[in-house]
Amino acid sequence: MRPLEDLTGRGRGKKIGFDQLACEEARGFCAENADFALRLAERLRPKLADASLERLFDDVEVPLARMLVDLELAGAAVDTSVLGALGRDAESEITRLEREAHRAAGHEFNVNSPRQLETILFDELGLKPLKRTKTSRSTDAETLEALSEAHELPGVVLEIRQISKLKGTYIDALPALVNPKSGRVHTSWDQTVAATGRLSSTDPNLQNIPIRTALGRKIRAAFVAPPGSVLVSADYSQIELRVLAHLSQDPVLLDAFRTGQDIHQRTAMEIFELKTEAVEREHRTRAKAVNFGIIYGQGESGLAKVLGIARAEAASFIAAYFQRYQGVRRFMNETLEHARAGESVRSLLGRRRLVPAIRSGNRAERLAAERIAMNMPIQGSAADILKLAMLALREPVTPGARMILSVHDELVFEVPEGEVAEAKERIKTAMERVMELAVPLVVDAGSGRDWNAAH
DNA sequence: GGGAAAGGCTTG
DNA sequence: GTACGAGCCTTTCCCA
Repeated sequence: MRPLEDLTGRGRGKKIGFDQLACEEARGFCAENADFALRLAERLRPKLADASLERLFDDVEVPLARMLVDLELAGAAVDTSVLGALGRDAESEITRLEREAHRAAGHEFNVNSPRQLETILFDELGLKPLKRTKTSRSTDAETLEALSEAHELPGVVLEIRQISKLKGTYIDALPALVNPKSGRVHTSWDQTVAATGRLSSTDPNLQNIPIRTALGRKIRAAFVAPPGSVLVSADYSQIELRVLAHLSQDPVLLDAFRTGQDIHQRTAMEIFELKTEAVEREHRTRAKAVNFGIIYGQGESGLAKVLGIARAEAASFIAAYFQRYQGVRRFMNETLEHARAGESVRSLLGRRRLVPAIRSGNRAERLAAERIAMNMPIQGSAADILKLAMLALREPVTPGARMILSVHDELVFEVPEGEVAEAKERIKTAMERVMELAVPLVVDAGSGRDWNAAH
């Protein structure tokens, strides 16, 4: 099929809208798409049936596709004056920091160029490279962090990178994507790219709007509610670990969620053998990393790297975890055996992922496949749940409310000011009841004039 | 000048 | 050589 970009062009400034095409061109493109879709449907429908995927397709994905059209048309309101002010501040801050960087380096250079930075750090200043990329010595954030002990430059570059990343990707880019007629950004949702069943979002990607840093939160605050409305954000609490509790039926995990415990605190108690009051922040931080690692199919080296500890120490954490969470160990082993037998792994709604590399003779490839196999049922089932929640909330929860965004474990709505309390309650209840697991699903809902305030 | 690769960084 | 799933930015390199 002809890519749409062949007709519309691509890239900033040159791309035209579909509505700008000559009618004959648009007609040809649409006809070709419809023809291919029909012919594919005839061939693929029997395969769906063979794989027991017809219910997932007919009852979830197709209705969701119609709903995503509504989301795309609705769009999200962006206050470009907020971004304009942030852009001017960021501009002058970058200019100031660049002068700093040039002075620290001893001459001018392009701070955005990893190549040039590599030469300056490792050849001119004589700093020690920490790791390699495919073709060079790495200058990534982790490296610069470590090098900042030894020299002034790496820290300055880190600051510049942080600001210019946010400026380039969000502050400068978003206003250009605002539709002049609606005054809003209209992302494209894709149901067919993420292998686990998650949605993805492009042009702009609204699933990676910053939140971590102060500047990031200011950018997020540029996503606003229209006058008279507020944004309501509702997100699942620890959905992936709850899914794991359900899939594995692990008694400790089940107990933790049934009794409403802080899951990272509980894991800290289990693997470090501590009483509640003995758990310190550092214990919890490490336990949290272990919990994330479990979801990702962690290895010893991966955990050691994240926590900055010796491999042997990480190994003992993992051993302690599986000692305490034997149901999780059993579930992971069964999932691996299943995949090794040549079967696909599946989410709760039956979505499948094949992992043929699990029988690879290449160790790295095989281990990567094992991580994929262990993670897919967890991430995939969480994606199933969010999709069911979207469908459950297809009709407005209050007369003037409408859904505008979906971000993996979070749904965002525009709600008229007078309907907020009722909308929050209905959204929360609907999301929590969408599927009955062995542990409760818990949803936190917030509201505010902008996305940062609501989250 | 365009496209792809590389390096890097944002998010859940 | 190392954690799962994504998308987008700038620079660099190569080719027509």
